[in-house]
Amino acid sequence: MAGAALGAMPDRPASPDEPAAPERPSTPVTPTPAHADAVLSALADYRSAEVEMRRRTRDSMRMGATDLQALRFLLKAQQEGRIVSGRTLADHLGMTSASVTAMLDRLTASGHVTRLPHPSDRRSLQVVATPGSDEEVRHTLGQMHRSMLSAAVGLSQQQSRAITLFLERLTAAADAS
Amino acid sequence: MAGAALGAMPDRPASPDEPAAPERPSTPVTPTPAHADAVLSALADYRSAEVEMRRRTRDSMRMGATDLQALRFLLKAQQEGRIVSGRTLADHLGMTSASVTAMLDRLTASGHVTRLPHPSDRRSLQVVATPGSDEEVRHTLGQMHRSMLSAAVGLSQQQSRAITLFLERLTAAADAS
DNA sequence: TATTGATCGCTAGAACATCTAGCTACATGA
DNA sequence: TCATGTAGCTAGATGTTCTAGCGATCAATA
Repeated sequence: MAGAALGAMPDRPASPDEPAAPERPSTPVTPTPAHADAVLSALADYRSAEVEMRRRTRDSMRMGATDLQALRFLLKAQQEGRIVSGRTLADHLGMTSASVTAMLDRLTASGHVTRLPHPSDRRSLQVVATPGSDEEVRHTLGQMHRSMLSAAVGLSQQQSRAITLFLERLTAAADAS
Repeated sequence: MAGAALGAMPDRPASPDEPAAPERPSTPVTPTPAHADAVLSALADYRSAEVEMRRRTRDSMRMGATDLQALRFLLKAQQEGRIVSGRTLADHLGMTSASVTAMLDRLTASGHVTRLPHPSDRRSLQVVATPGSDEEVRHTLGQMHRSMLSAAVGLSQQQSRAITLFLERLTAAADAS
């Protein structure tokens, strides 16, 4: 758990048998404070745990990453009383309408969603998740959500402020790239 | 800040795609403390920003998600003087050896990677990233890494302890699912 | 040493998800 | 009313991954 948590940090302990590769001058190696290293390591660990979890969920539900993402988006939208059309999904997932058509065919065949006529636009669909898929997602992900929530609830005001701020700075870093 | 970040997915601020359907409180929502909600929201925002960033990087480098992930893994391993074989990649990425072969074909064709004979096992390959790809990844991701690092360095001991602990609890939540 | 079983990367062929291009039906504003 | 734009569908192409099976090599053992 030591060392750069981020894959491409500006230091390089010259691999054993490398024939005089162009030396990397770049920045003089600033030693990363241990606490910063710990935080970034923990972040990397969390990310990979989450990726793994997602993979397990996909496997257990026998569906692809996009399909699951669509289903979760749909369920959340339904909870909030929003209507989701095919276009909404296409925009949210960054896919073309053709791909959404294919995806809805899959999800319909597997019994996770239903296509209804859109209440106000006859060109559109209203995509709804079946009760079964709601239950299925809730079952596979509910416990994790509760754990995450309880981790967050246990924080003091100060702590949550620090964490929120830190995450916002990370978000800004990602956005700026 | 809009309701629970419980979707736990990259999610968008809900385009007002529709003239809001009738209010329906569906589940009797246990009132989440505002500070917990803020933290989870910030986390969701960070995740979606990171996903977006990754997508942009893939687009700008004209490669798929897996290929980029492999390249990053490879560069990091090289920095640490580790030797990476095809099998290492297959295990790390959760792919079959056949897929790795295809991927290495792509990465070789695009000039990002070279296949060398493995120093100690003649069945194996030693996969090495070319200097050019090292430079390319460093260029596209370096600024973000520096920003993230500076955000982490700016934390107090107390803050980083709180954040690390929180992330570890999230990791445990994901692992337990 | 010779044998046996496991492991490595490769090929071939199929499955799958996504894309582009073009279509029809419908909506909207001049 | 009519022109233009939008939603979702189909058809065909592309790209990535998979399964199955192969030869070469390694490691352990009789």
